Amino acid sequence: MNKKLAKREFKKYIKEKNLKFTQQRETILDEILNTKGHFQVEDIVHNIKNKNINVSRATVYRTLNILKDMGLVTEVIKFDNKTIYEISLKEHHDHLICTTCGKIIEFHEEEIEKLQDKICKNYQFTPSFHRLEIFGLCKECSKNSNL
Amino acid sequence: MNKKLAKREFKKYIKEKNLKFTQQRETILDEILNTKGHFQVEDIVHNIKNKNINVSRATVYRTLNILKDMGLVTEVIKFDNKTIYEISLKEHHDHLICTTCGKIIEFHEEEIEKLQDKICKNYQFTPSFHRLEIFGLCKECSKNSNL
DNA sequence: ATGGTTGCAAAATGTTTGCAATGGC
DNA sequence: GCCATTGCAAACATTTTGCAACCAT
Repeated sequence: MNKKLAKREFKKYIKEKNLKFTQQRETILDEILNTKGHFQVEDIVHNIKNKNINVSRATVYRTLNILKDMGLVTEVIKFDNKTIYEISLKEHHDHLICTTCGKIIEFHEEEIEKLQDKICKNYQFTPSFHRLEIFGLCKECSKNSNL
Repeated sequence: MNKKLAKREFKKYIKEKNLKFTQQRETILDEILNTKGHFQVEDIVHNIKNKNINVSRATVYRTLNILKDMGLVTEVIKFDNKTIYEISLKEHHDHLICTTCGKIIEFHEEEIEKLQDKICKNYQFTPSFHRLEIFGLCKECSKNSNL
């Protein structure tokens, strides 16, 4: 999925739910689409500060809830009492998180996905989304901790 | 690992780190050991209310941090802005979480664990712990949502 | 006796909400 | 014009922290 399509999907969803396509919502979505990779609420709030339109933190949260509901944004990491989001433009993947430097490495392992499906079937569980976080030390921090 | 051993390990860790084995810490550990399955901070605080010893919420948090550091307690689920903990008495496992009724189903899939190790090796990443959460609808809630 | 620990209240975070004013459609 | 949306501040929830009194060793 690309940015244009994402925006179209958003407008479609907005219309379906009888919501409104406001300047604030557009600004927030644009900002998220321009953010490469992972982001936090503060990033969005901060980056919009320089724009000619004002968007409050509350509106960012409210818009994120819409984006989560429609599945365009996912809470991919919960770490350090923070939520890290990601826009679903790429194929699904999971994360390695370095607890020392905070680096995030993405990986995709089809075999793990398949096994998860198998497990859900076993339990007659209907999955909507999942999150696999592996915490530890990245290559560099691993080296440094051995010194 | 059983309860007795867990307690012994805790005392050992406490001694190693030059900390103190206080009544509060013992009470909290006992409470956690008696809690079957998952628990939240409020559960512990609430359950200790009836005891003859008083333990403040702050002390529960501080003790949980020690238990997390030594690996005896893990933050297994982050959902709904809440943290759900678990004591590591059983073998490692992951969770299916029903977003409607809150039911938690545990599962263990050795194959997934192996694949994770493989991935970490690939990235020269040193894992310390991981968390795999699959959110969705349990069997019962799945049925009800089809009505 | 010493130095870690506790409880308390306050503070720090992160997130949600009530309400009056505003603005899409 | 209707009704959703916004900004603001307040509320809320969770977790951390400063400090004086306390207690395990």
